[in-house]
Amino acid sequence: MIEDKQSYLNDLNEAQEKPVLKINGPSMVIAGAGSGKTRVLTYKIVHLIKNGIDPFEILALTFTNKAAREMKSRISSMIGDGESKNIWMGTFHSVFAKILRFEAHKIGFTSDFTIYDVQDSERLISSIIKEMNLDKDSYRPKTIRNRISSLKNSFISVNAYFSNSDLTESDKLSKRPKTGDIYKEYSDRLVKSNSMDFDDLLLKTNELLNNFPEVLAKYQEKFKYILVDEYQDTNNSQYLIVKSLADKYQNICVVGDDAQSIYSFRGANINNIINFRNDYDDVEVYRLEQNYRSTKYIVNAANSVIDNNKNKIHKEVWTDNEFGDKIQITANPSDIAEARLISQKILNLIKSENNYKDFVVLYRTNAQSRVIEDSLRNSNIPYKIYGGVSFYNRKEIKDILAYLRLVVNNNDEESLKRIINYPPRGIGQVTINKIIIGSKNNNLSIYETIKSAKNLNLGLSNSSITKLENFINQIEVFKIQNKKLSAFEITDLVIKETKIIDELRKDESPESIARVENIQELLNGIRDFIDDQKEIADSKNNLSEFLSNVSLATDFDIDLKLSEDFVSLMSLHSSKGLEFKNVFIVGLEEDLFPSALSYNSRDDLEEERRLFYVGITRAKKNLYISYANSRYRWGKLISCEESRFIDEIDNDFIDFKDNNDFSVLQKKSKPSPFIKQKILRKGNFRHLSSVKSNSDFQTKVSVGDKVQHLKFGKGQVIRLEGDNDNVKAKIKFEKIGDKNLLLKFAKLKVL
DNA sequence: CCAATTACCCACATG
DNA sequence: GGGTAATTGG
Ligand SMILES: Nc1ncnc2c1ncn2[C@@H]1O[C@H](COP(=O)(O)OP(=O)(O)OP(=O)(O)O)[C@@H](O)[C@H]1O
Repeated sequence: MIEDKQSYLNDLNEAQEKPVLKINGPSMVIAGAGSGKTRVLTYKIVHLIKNGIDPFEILALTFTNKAAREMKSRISSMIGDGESKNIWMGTFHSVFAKILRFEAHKIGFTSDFTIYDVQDSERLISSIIKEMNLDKDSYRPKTIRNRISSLKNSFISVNAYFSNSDLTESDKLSKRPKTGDIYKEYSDRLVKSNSMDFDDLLLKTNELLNNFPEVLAKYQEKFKYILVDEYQDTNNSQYLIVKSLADKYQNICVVGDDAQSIYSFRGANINNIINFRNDYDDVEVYRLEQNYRSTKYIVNAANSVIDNNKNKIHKEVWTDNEFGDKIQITANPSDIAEARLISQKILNLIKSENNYKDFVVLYRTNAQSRVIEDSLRNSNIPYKIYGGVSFYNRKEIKDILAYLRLVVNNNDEESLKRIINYPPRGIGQVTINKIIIGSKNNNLSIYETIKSAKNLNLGLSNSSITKLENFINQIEVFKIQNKKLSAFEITDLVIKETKIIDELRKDESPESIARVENIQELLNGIRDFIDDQKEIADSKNNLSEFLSNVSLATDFDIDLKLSEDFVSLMSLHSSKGLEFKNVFIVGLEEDLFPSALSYNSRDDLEEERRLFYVGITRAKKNLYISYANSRYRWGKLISCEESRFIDEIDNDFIDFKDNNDFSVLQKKSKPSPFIKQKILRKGNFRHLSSVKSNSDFQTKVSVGDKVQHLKFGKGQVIRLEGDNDNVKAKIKFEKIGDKNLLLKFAKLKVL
């Protein structure tokens, strides 16, 4: 025992060792960037277990599923698989979703409840707004969803909202007096749908713990030791959950860095960490200030930036690592030039000691990824985008998932509406509206209403009723099959029976082909999931479990083959907690980073600065910062100014290069980048995993050629005019007659 | 009811 | 420039 202790404590410095050794009582670790807080948490859990604490009694809450997975596998490499599996570890959302499924019946749900994502919520809110006949300009679904979400994150129920005059008044002032009514209807509809949104996973957990003392007692006993990572980004609901669970034993350890609090937009409250000392008795506070990740130049640059913030806990982050290279800052004529420069840099550096995996490109807004992508693709550099529209949010995937969700939970309103007429079965908006009205009048779920449509006198035609019955029968068959089949088999059956792939194959566009491939990828994902689950003895590898997993998954949770080598692209927010040898931060421009929306308040601007700090401190060796003097926005060229944040980096730590000099550009690369731009912007199928170029299509045809066009079908070329780039062809199509087409745009195949 | 066309948002970040 | 909701003509 003693020898074991020695061996793992050797990996820690003195400051890290102290919080690890503290077993009982409340403690807080304030850790600078790269100072090893993940390491402290990992070793602390190991230390707890080595000291006889049952892994079943440890609850560790992380910020991402990936962080939990990595920590778990690190722990199991230290103490073995058997014990580490029993730790409750995951994000707040995934851990409490599990608990809510156990306790669902207590709060009026079944254990098969569906988890609504942001899109589902927005669609539901949108239909509620329509049903209430509210003005669609003052009641924009997105705005309302955000408002409701932030209410829920502050643990304000519908009733609490109505009895708080500050809240109701402020919504009246912003010309949205019906916000509360929408909130109420939205909540009711979620319950009726046996569904919860992301915020409910926390809100309902609080309700459960508050209203059922025996449940609270049970989980207080269960989780005698609680650890929370990234505590600076917890919101009020999360704070309350931790507080009630830890209240009895007070064995709570929170870890965080106030300088990295960047999620206030989803309710995170930096005061949770700042006031932690006051929440428990005799809080032990530890500080970690030695950075092990980055070079001196990087650490110093980060410090000089964060120095500009007023609201912070004082820290002195330092490192023993080498000075390394100065930070390179580059000014570029355009976003396209900026992107090209990154490709060039990567191609240069990859020759030496780097893999593609050593590079990340970070940006403020997901929309910036497109230009970077185009450039990387053009240089044949493999890349992967994280965030934005994630795999499981793609239309074709959500369509399939909607069928599965409906099979598991008939009351899932949004899934039903999504697929009741996809693929088309002749059930239109009029029919659906009648059903919604019928479901309200009879207080039934939509599915139940359709099921008994014949007897309810909803004013539907006989042919409509037949179509509805066929739909219901199909779902009922799936339900019966689902009892016998695995998640993989039922999905396969759904895809075959609904003929969704046939529907997609109707047109042969690269988009559709990619969609079919994505569906195949989904099936592979389910297979992998089942394989993983097999290891867990009492798991039934059923559909419900898979769906729950999917709802809480992000791009980071999709299994990668270890051999894959690619450059990562992600938002600065997504990069929290990660590290890369070489980091590019792009778009350091006023109004973009810092965002124009942050100028109103010091708090918002300081959060932008923290975001920059997070970005800088992701880098181990090299940091490249760049901006463009012009940029495309909504297809229009706008001019941009250098970001104020660049001035805030101490001059001693930077190397500045101006890439605006046209002669330099020309020397570096021929043909001139300005000619290539046009071509680069074409053929963008961004959201699709497998990107096919336009090269399948012909730009050289001759008079008399028989050709096939994607939309217009077969035809014959009867005349050509114009030169090189702008050849126009007159084509006689069999179906629609003569058409003039520009060859560079037309998707033609010569037959 | 459906497919094609038009209009209108949008891009601040996420589990 | 791109996705989705609304509109229109068949
Ligand atoms: N005592 C140590 N000796 C050597 N390397 C260490 C030590 N502690 C941590 N490291 C290394 O420093 C790096 C940063 O550690 P870690 O990711 O735990 O930091 P962090 O505090 O979570 O960072 P951040 O808050 O910036 O995400 C890792 O590569 C880790 O392996």
